Amino acid sequence: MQIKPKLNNIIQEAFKAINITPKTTQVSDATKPEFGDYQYNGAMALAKELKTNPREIASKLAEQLQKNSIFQKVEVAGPGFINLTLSNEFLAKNLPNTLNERAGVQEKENPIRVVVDYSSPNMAKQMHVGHLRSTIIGDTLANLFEFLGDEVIRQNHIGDWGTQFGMLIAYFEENQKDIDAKLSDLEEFYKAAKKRFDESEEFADKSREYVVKLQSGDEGCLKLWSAFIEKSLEHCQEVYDKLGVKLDNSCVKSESSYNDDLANIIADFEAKGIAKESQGAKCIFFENSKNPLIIQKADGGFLYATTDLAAIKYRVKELGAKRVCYVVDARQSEHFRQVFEAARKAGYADESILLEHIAFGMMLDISGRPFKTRDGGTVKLIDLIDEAVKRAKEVISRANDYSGEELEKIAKAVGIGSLKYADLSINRTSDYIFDWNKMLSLEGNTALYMQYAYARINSILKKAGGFEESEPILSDELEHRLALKILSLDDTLQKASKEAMPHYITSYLYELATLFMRFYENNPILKEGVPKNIKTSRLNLAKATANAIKTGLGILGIEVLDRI
RNA sequence: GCACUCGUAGCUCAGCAGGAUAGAGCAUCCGCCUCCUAAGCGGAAGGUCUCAGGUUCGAAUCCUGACGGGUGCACCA
Repeated sequence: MQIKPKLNNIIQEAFKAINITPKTTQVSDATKPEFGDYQYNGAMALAKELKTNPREIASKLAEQLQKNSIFQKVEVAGPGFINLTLSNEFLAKNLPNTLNERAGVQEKENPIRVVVDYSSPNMAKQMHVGHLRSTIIGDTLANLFEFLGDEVIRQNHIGDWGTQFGMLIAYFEENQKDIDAKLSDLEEFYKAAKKRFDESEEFADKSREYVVKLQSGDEGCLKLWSAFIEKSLEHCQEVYDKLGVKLDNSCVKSESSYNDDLANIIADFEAKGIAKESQGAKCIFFENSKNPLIIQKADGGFLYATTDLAAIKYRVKELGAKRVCYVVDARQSEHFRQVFEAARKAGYADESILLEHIAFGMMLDISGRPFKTRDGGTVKLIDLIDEAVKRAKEVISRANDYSGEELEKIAKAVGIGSLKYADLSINRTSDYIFDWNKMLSLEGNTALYMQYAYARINSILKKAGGFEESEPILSDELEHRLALKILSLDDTLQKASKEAMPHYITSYLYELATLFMRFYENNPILKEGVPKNIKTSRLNLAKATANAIKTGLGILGIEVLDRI
């Protein structure tokens, strides 16, 4: 359930009762536990506007709020803060609702269609660390939107139409062999082709010729090209499967698929008077930026921007998307600002359509430089994933003895989970420093902490052997706070969805798990001497916590384990 | 040069539609397993929120400027 909107309504009603119409009635989380659960700070600003005493307004408002049984305590503090504490009855009454598959999270009444564009690998090369953030953040957002009820279309905008394909075809022609053998290591093949391209002018010319041939539909070229793509997609799929990312061939919507519409786009922009010719190229100029967006080169070739415009048109008009999220690194901010503005000008997306660049920072090594291999090359994503699992295996076997099969399973969940969590727990807009030790440390705010909390709860529930689902008895502050936290999952997910910020979810989960651990230390569940009703109550709290953790981690694409 | 973005504890990061004594984790120090998983819990210490102005009853948060880092800047994607 969503608590904050409910509180906002209650405050609005209370204002009505005292004949004041405030601009906003947003409650916020209490800054400290002593202040209660939530606080409303609007009285100060309001007093200024109405030229009265803030404490007076706050007192009057508090008086009204007190009448509502949702609150255990309403307190006016300092210059006019209103501190709100929810009643245990309210929390207890709602807690059983979280014992279902959705952990008590409401499904949207008015779902919209959302396109999430993420991962977007280049088909000529293997995926590298640069693709990690887009893939993970995008998948999480898609999961999140979907969970909240939106109709999500995951799109993998693969780069399959660039000039690099001419190079690959040319190189293949030179070294004609069995295509499978040649492409078994695509990276090597690409490097070899690139080397030839840089060394030989003749080869470079030939490559360019092949691009033209390819793009004009030469059958032989197309056949080779699709073989490259197919092979390349197999590599990508291997990565997605290992990561547990929900992308597959049905999500692929390639650059080349927009090819037939590109000429129309140019014509349309020209007809609408939005595009102008400048130095031979077709450009769109903007008032607040000196750089134009080039949509057609002087030689007639189309560009990235052209494809992006066609993609917007397709996503809005054909797919009916109301929100389109581009999970692409922050360096392309200006590009997307321009593309979005151009799309608006052309009427491809009206103001009601949300076009969002979900920008993220770079992945850096411990010394703050771009993440590279020891010899300075790019780190292949598949290697990074395997390394994470390998290291997780070492770390967990140090702490415990596992059978071979169990070790594999746990290492995979912990390794992949940690890799994802390390990324998702940081505000996506900033660059982040990737540190193996920090990521796989067994302490603190890591995936393992949540997985551990979940496994512990699971162990208790298993030992208890079943219990009656009922309203818990919230007997102390810890239980009160735990119950409140469990019930705030919905508010957290709403906020994370609205702002497309996965790290709100990780913060929530960490707070939840921490509260549980404290509860667990202080409030015995199965130990001797615990009265039956208390035991049942605590089992309910434990189960609800496990549910919230599982749901939250599920959205992040992180597996839970029954036992660690 | 222009634009965007960032600067918070020794390190890595939260907090930023203004609100009370600025929060975590790691690292450091001190405690807690005859007791539901110690991969845990409790505690200590650690900050003039880069600097200087401004707006405000109130600024880490908003505005201006400086300094410092990163990124992007016409026919790559």
